[in-house]
Amino acid sequence: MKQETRKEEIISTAAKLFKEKGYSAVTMRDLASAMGMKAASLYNHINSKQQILKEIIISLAEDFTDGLKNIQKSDLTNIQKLQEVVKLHVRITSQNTFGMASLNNDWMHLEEKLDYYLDLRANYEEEFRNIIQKGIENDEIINDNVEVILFSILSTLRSLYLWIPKKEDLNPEELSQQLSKVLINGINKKIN
Amino acid sequence: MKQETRKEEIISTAAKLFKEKGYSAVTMRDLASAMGMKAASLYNHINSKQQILKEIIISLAEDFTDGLKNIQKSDLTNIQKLQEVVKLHVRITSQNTFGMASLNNDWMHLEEKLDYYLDLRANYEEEFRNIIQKGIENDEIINDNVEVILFSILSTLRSLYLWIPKKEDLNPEELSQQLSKVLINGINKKIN
DNA sequence: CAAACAAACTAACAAGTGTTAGTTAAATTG
DNA sequence: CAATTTAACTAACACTTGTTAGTTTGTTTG
Repeated sequence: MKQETRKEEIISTAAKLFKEKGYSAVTMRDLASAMGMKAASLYNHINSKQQILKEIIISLAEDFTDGLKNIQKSDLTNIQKLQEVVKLHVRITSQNTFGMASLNNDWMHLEEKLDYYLDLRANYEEEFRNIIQKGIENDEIINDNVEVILFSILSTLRSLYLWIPKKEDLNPEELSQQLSKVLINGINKKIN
Repeated sequence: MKQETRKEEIISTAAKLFKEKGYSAVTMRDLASAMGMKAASLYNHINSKQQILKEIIISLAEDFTDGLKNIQKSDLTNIQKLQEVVKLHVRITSQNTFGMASLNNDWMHLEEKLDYYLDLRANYEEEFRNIIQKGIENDEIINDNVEVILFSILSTLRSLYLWIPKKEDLNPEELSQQLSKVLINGINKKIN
């Protein structure tokens, strides 16, 4: 019953094009052509090119914020929280790999919503850092450099949009589990 | 004695702008303005906007290819080779974080050199995969999914350009070591 | 010093940009 | 069925784009 409106079609088509060439390199005529219409007709459904980008990015950013907030509310161990964060990224990214490309690469073109986005992002990183920090204090996580840990996990999760489309044989569940294993336990066979 | 030519100045200024806004969003007038000259004057030193991008990306891509080839020639263990790859990324990225942004985000605008770049890239990933594969066969690396291991390490290394500029207190040596530790040994305190 | 060069400039172009106005035709609704 | 709405269209706009041509000026070189 849930049917994509014309506006939603335009936005998801735009996301696909934005992933291929980046926001700035995609013209309204490119987008119209991909939709099988003329550029001017797009404006029956959307207000501006800018707005399309905003709708793609902000809703995704809020999904992450909400997801992490829920994980924080739980009483899982910090390692378990990290596993849930991995699942969160895999789930959101699997559902919208195109949009995630814009989130990662085109956020700087958000203009009016830029500050809001940057707030969400800074907040997300802070919450993430907090899980790691608590994990160290609680003797669950090795006392390595927190920033290095944060960076390496987050970089991997943020790159999922590039990789998930190429490995569709792995379902989200399986992928989350294997990713968690590699990220948390490492790959070294020797026990030092 | 080694002095930047005007052309090199233009290219490194361009790289800086490309990192901030992406290749497509940077105009020749933006670049000229950042150089303190008029757009037309740029053409006394460079042939086209395209060529600037090409020079930024291709030389970096070749640095990686050469670096990995040298590591492969050595008779290190596979874990040690991975550590050397980490060093390679940290070194090249530290020297040119701006250029690395273009390499990661603007390669699709390479046009004539696109195929060459994609070859280098595919080759690099294949060599990288090979180290992991051999490491597993040789009982140095846990027999997890090779693709998951490859992806998580490479994602982290490819994102270094975003992170190194923000943490200039860590010198390259130290950073490489800590990164290797986290990527290879994981972060889990419990020995399962 | 004359000649050559390097590196800036102004002016201009053809093509492409996002967007608006006004129109038309088909589908939906009272 | 008349009235409204939806969703496409053509034409055009003001502006920006990368780039070229031709010129000027200061510096280097034979």
